[in-house]
Amino acid sequence: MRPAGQTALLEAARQEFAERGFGSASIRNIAARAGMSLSAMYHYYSGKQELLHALLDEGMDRYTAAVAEELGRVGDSPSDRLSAVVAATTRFRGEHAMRSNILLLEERSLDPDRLERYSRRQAEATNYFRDPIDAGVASGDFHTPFPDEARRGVIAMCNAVSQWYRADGQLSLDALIDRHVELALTLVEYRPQRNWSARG
Amino acid sequence: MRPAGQTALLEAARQEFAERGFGSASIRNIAARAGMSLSAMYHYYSGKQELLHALLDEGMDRYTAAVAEELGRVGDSPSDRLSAVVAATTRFRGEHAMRSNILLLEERSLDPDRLERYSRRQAEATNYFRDPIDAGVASGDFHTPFPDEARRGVIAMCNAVSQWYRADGQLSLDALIDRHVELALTLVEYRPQRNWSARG
Amino acid sequence: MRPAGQTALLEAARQEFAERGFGSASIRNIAARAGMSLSAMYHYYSGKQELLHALLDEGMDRYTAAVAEELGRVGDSPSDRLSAVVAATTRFRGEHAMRSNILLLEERSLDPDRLERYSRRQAEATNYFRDPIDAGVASGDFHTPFPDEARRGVIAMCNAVSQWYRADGQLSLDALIDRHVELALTLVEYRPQRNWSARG
Amino acid sequence: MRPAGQTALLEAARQEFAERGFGSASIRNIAARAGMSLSAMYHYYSGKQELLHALLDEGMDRYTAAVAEELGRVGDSPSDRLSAVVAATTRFRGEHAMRSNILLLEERSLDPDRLERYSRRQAEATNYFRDPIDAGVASGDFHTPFPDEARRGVIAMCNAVSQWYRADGQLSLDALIDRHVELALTLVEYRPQRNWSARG
DNA sequence: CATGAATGAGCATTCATTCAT
DNA sequence: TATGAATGAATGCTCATTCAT
Repeated sequence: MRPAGQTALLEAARQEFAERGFGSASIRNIAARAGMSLSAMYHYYSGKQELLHALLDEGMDRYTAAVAEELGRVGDSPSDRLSAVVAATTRFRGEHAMRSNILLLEERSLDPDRLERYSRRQAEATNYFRDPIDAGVASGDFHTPFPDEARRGVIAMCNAVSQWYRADGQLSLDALIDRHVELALTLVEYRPQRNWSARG
Repeated sequence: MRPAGQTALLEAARQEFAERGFGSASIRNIAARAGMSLSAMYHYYSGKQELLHALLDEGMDRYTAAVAEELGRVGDSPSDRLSAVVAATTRFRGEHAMRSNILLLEERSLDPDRLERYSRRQAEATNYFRDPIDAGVASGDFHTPFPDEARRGVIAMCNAVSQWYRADGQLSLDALIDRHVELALTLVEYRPQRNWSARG
Repeated sequence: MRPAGQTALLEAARQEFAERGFGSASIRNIAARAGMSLSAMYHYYSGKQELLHALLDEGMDRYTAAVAEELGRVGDSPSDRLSAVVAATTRFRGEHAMRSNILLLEERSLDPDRLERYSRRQAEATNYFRDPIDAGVASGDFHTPFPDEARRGVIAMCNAVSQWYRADGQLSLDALIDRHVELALTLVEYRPQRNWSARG
Repeated sequence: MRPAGQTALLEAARQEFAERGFGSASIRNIAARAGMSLSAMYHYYSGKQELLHALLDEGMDRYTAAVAEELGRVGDSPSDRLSAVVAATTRFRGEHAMRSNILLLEERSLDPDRLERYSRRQAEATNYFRDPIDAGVASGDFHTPFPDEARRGVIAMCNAVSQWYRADGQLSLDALIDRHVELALTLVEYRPQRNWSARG
């Protein structure tokens, strides 16, 4: 378990970074929001950069956990796996908009060392999409002639959610997820192979 | 024609904002990059915000001009128009990555007044995509059941280009544009209607 | 005649100095208020200090003229002359509050050279009060044992008008003048000498 | 007790404001005079305005304390009370010329919020003069037909001390105080009532 | 663990003024 | 006369960070 102070600090930093961007954020405000002294903050994190890095790490932890959980629920078919990843990503972007925006926008504010560490994790996350798409193309389930660009397109579509989706709008998140799954499958040109055995 | 000083200033600000983000950018650096004194900068622009606003405006000017030009080259059919918009947008994001990143990422750094002015322009730009897609759905050329989400998906795919595309990579921008056009048409489920009469 | 530009400039400077004080006043605002360019302003006055000095001089011109005029209307008796000076000063402070406040408060903002020139004029103005009071004491009309302090008291009473008097208040300026004259005569302990000849 | 840093800061600010006026004063100079860094200054006071406000408050504290003490020494009669207030005020203006000048001249430099708070205190201070004068008029001890203007005159006379009095001049402060008391009583036309019964 | 004091560099901005035209 | 461009210093203030306690 993380100490309560740390949690409050991360939440405060998340808000501050999300609202103003890393560069304009002030660690004084963050400490104040978290209800602690500036020095107390330095006790937990060694500086602004460390705070950002912790935030990105924590966000990435949660995201990968969410995707892994969803993947655990479905079978091995490329379409199922792609659907699960799209669903999990869309849901995460919608439910954790602040977290997601920081993940997506503030990466560039990391100093070189931390950026390197973080970029590796991010590259791995890309594989959540790459693996099923490449597998689907290989298996003949997906007929897109441009798997790389399709992958980027699907990812971009999902990621954008955290910038425009509002929970109080007309479209429920569940409905949006369904549509994103369908659109993703459309984009990769999923056409299930007809055969005698199983699954239609 | 804009005075030379202003142009240099905008270019310098573009670099600085793109590299560090608005919040972390220093107007001292900007002035230095533009080869002028801090006070000279204030002679042209009334402050950091004004510089950002000018940059966003100028970027939007160029983008809309690029789209308009491309649209001028094609016919009225929804598929042609959507293709033109996708092509123009993809090209712009690829050729003007810095400009685009600022347009896409730094909007939030505008103060409320300037944001309002700018948001109106941005909303209009969305119509470049909305109009042909809605028209295509109405005419029966596009069969997507989710035109709104498809539109967001296409836009996101195009916009993402400025974040990942490198001119020195393996894929030429022209090739990418072709693929994006195909992917966009796939996403909206474009299926040309067959009929006896000629189609323009 | 002063050129129109100069007049507008002085009026603008008067407002600016009166509202914010010399130190906080900005010559940019002054030029803007006067509807002229910064450079045009420098054409008339060589700087902020010069502007202040011109303002003090102009104010002093008007004040001495007002006192002289009032003195011209009355006889030679100390009480008449003191009354005239008190009346003229009170009126001037009430009618030209901005002018007066600058005269009274911004003297210290003058640089040493200009201060010396101005202080001489101010010392002379003090004599408007000193002369009749000393004369009245000498003649036996005024019985105050403390002519110097009484003089300072009368001057302070008159000067204060520009800080508290509001034309739209309950007391008319004419009424206030009458009262100030009476109070001044009370303070110097004016008791007209009874004698066989003339004036009661 | 105030920390030593704060005291030094107030003293430095007092000098700087008194010499140059609030607008021309530089917080850098103030910090330097107080022998501390600019940031240390901000640790104690949140800005230039706060410094001014603290100064005005502190000055007002001391003034009211001085008047209260003097009032505690005398009886209830209007003449005694007015004399005490005049004496205390004259002494304060003479002994604390810098403090007084700031109190009297820099009020206008306060921002609206702080001005409101301060103005309330200042209005109360006026009552030190108003109360005995009105009481004296009511009781028949003072015969002035213009108690309001007389009050303003007395206050102005006392306040002016901080602008002209020099401790190294010919007149001792104690002598000046005696004269001011006499002049004030003269101005309100104090004539003690003769009666058979004793008066407390 | 936690704090308040302190630092020095840096921030965006405004200043009064000068100068070439 | 009159102007817009340009300057360099100074403004009030905030920054992330350190340190003694």
